[in-house]
Amino acid sequence: MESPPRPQRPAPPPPAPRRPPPGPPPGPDTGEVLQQIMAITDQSLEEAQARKHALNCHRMKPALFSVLCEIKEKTVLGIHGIQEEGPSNAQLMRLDNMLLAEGVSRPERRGRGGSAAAANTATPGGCPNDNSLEHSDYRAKLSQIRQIYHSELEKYEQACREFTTHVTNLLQEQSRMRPVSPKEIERMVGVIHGKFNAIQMQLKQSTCEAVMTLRSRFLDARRKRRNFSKQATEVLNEYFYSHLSNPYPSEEAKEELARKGGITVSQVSNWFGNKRIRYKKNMGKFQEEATIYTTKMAVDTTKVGGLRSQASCPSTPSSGSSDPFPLTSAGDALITLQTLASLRRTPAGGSLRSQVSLKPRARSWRPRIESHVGLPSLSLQAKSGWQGAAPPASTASPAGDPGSVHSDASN
DNA sequence: CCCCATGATTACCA
DNA sequence: TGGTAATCATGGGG
Repeated sequence: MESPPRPQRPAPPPPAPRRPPPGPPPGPDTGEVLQQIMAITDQSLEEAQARKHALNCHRMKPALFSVLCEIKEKTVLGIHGIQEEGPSNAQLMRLDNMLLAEGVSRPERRGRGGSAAAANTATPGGCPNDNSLEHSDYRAKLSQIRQIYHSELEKYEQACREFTTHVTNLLQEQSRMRPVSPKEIERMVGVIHGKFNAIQMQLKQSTCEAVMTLRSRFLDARRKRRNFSKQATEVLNEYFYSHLSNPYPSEEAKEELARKGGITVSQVSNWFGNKRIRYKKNMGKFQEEATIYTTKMAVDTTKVGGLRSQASCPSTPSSGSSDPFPLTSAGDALITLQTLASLRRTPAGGSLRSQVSLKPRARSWRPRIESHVGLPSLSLQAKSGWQGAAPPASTASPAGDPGSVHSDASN
């Protein structure tokens, strides 16, 4: 808008170089002024600039200007107080906080903290690949959102800057013709920023919504139950049945199980929680499984020659605090098998009960037999101690020859 | 499509 | 805080 300085007085001076004669009514003829105004549009840029300059140099200008200033002083009092941006501040803060929390506000951090990601997100299924796939998908989408957000934000900021500069220049230019206080410019800039902030807020809001949608979709996906991998189930079951007397893995043991199974510690905890309760509720159902695993453990241990197995049984530290009476896997397997066998011989299992009850437990791990199993004697026994955990004898023999199993174990 | 197995969640407890 | 018990909700086999 600003054109280069013009040569002095190229155009005729403005009207009213002379004081109007006292005769005519005060003030110039309105029609004439209007016509002049209308004529402005017909003027070339040079003419307009020249006129402006002429006005600026007019001898009455300072006086007029001061009058305008005076009027402005009075009127401006009524204007200020128009302050925007009241309740939206809290909302803006909320949005900012959320964007920060979601990592959208941050520039872009490559290389996630693997440990944190693994520990905090209870991952679905036993397949780690699955997990990382979903995770990377999520991160990719989040990154996309972040990019869009930042580019839009940058655009808005750029536009805001340009517009502010433009308006400031305009006002400064105008300040030569009419009183424009710096405060007023400041206020105008504030208004502009306010408007752009409103736009930014919308951007933030929609970004938040996008993140929330993505997040919920991702979480929903995580909520979907996936069966653990065979490996995971194997590892967990091996531990469970080899520690039947006290199936409460220590924190360390849980970690190791989680590592071996490719699942998280919380999943291990969930699994043991479910397993204990379900085993306790309906041992008959798990009889076969128990036999399989105990046999496996017994055989494994026999092969290793009584040493604590390395791979098949996560090393429950003997010094572990939450497992004060750790048994070797052989021990537990043996007990389970003996229990199985003796229960077949003597359903009351009195001697065994006393034997096993010597082992204190953190909690009363007393599996009971559901009524539908239909073995009153056993359920009575189950109430008194852990021996009841042995599968009911009447539920037919498990796969394989029980006798050989027993002999295997007892050897 | 039904049903069962199973991982996850929740409320409650000691 | 970790465990139990109940429950939800999905996966997957028939």
